[in-house]
Amino acid sequence: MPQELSKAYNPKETEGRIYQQWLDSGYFTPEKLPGERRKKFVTCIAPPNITGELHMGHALETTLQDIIVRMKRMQGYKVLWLPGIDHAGIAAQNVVEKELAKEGLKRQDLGREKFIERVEQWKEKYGTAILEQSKKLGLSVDWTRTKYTMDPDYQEAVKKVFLYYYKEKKWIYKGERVINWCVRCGTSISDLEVNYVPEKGKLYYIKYGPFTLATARPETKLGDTALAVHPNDERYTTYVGKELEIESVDNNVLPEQPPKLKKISIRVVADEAVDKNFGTGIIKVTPAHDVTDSEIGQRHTLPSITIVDQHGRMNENAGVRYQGLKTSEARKKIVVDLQTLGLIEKIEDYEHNVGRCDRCNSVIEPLPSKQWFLKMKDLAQLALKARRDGDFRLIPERWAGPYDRWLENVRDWNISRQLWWGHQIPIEGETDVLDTWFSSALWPFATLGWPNTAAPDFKEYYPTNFITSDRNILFLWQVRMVFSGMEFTGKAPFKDIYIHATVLTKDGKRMSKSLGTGINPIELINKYGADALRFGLAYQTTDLQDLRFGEDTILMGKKFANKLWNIARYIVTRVDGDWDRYKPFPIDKISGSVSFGGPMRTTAEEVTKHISNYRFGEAAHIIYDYMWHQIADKYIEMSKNKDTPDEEEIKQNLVLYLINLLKLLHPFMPFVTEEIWSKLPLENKKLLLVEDWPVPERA
RNA sequence: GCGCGCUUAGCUCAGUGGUAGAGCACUGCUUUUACACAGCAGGGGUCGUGGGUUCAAAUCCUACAGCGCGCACCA
Repeated sequence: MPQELSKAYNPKETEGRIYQQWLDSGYFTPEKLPGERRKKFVTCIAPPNITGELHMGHALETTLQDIIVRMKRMQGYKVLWLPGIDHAGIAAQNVVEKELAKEGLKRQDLGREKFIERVEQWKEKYGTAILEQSKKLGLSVDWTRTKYTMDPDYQEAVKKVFLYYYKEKKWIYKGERVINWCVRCGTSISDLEVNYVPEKGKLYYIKYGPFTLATARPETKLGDTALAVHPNDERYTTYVGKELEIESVDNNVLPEQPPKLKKISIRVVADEAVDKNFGTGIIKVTPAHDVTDSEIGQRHTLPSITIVDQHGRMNENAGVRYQGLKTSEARKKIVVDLQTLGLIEKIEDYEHNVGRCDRCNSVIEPLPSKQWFLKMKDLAQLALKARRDGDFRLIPERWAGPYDRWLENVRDWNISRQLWWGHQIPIEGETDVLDTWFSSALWPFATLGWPNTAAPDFKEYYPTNFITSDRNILFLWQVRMVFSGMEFTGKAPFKDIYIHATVLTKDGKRMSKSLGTGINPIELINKYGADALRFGLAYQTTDLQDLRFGEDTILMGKKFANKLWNIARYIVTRVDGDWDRYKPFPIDKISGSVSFGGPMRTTAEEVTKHISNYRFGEAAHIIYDYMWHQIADKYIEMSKNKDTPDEEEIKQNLVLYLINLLKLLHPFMPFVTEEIWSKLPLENKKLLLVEDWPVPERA
């Protein structure tokens, strides 16, 4: 006799208990799966940063991943889904610094060792919270293999990779370059970590001898070492190559004195980088404080004069008049001086983009700094070739264009950071750490035991089948995993990269905790249940780039779970025991379904196909419509008819409908399906988690 | 400047050549022992705009507009 089922499905009462059953079964660990499993299916979680709690993007991403993983497990694959967390270098350091600031402390007050202890405490707290939240979502990851990018063996892998690039390939070098410097974080950051945001400023037209030229940063005038024009600009051909003697401001006059003129001499060079049509078609070249100018400087062997230091203040090269001022203060001062001296022709309002730090939003100062770089030329070619050869697929395909373009234009990667939190650069006497993405790039193989290529996991589970993430880290992460995998293992680390939609608010805004526009997935689980959240997210998933999140759809998911629950209640009562004689029947034995359109088998095949092709929304729509409008509204209603022709056939169909529905829905709604399954009057049943999928992989 | 995505019911969105769909919201009826987290019935859209292809276009082509995103520039 079946146990009594309550009238409404109660996720709160069910979910924790069911998850514990799965854990107890050990089936999240591939070696413990029942039966013989020849085919393997492997994927890694995109390790969340230890900086905070899970957000809707994670919920979507991991739900979709779990849908695939659960289907593959039921299809008889030996499935490994490897979980973990990322130490998140600069991001983690910044959140801990913010915590310290509340106590009125800076990291320097603690010293390096104590500070790192604080970060580790933070990691314990939030790392654990993230893993607990993953359980609430129902993720079927192998907890026995949880990895952390700061695990000792992972650190070894990072070290090995660095030294290989450095010593064997000679692709890592230390050099002085103009890099993006964050004054607040006190570190260099990569091009990908700079956000350019439009800001209202001024454009200053300054007289340089016979010319007038426009600049938004007049204070950098003190570091000018040339003027540049376009080679084809006929207005200036006579000047090219000449050394001009012009009047400028005397920076050695004390600040409190009135400004004075002085003569300086400056070269005019011709360079393609100059736009003839902007301003007066002539630019000042400040090789030390602008990346483009630095490149012009190299092409024409111009001297480079650093005038801004790492604190964002003018240094001694700026002269006594300006030394010690912040760049913004120096700008005001020099503008007044130039105006007094009659060297400013006009000032216009001007909106331009200002680079800001991705992590702390401070203005970025481009300045020359000694940093470690990884040569990208050969690695970029490897990553390009891997994609073009079809070693892996990008889904949706439209990301192939941006992927290629980025690699074709990529500059050498600045991999050193002047932070305390991260992987130490493994060179004697170096105090810098590595860019956090340097270690993330190794994730698919370093988690499996590499560099020990004899490690059982590496041999058994590499390369993986797929990886999924948001579009925002395609270049930061996926691209770098591809070239790392190609270089160190000779294989693409995964067969598919699935780029899922970015979760936005209903108004199309970014979900952000600080803007107050974030939605906490755990709150939604408490309100509607994990199955409802999962089904609702899957239902809204298309291959579009954005997903405007609507809570209505989660409500729909809740109702859908409840509907399934009640379908089960009806069928259990209607058939009234003795199910085992129906269970051996295959899906095709559902005869009555034909007359109601959309037979069970076709539906199952379509759902299978769509999940396999990452068409989650499509799969969810099909199963929803079929269950609700065919099985419930039509077949079940018909089965209530007193003079039904063949009672035995009705019962058989109802049982088979339910069994197959539960299986098909399990990847989407694992808790409610497992709970119903556990209450069915069937003998010798396994957990639904490892039951057989209703139809073959390929119809 | 280059590229990508989107523009369908009040809201969020499915739908890629053949008489407009879902969820939520709304209206009316039904508490009939699976479910009121339900059932039945219903209202609501000239599918962004112009042009083209076709017997036939929301669906293909083209131009334009608006919104969003990425890359480059940002002197």
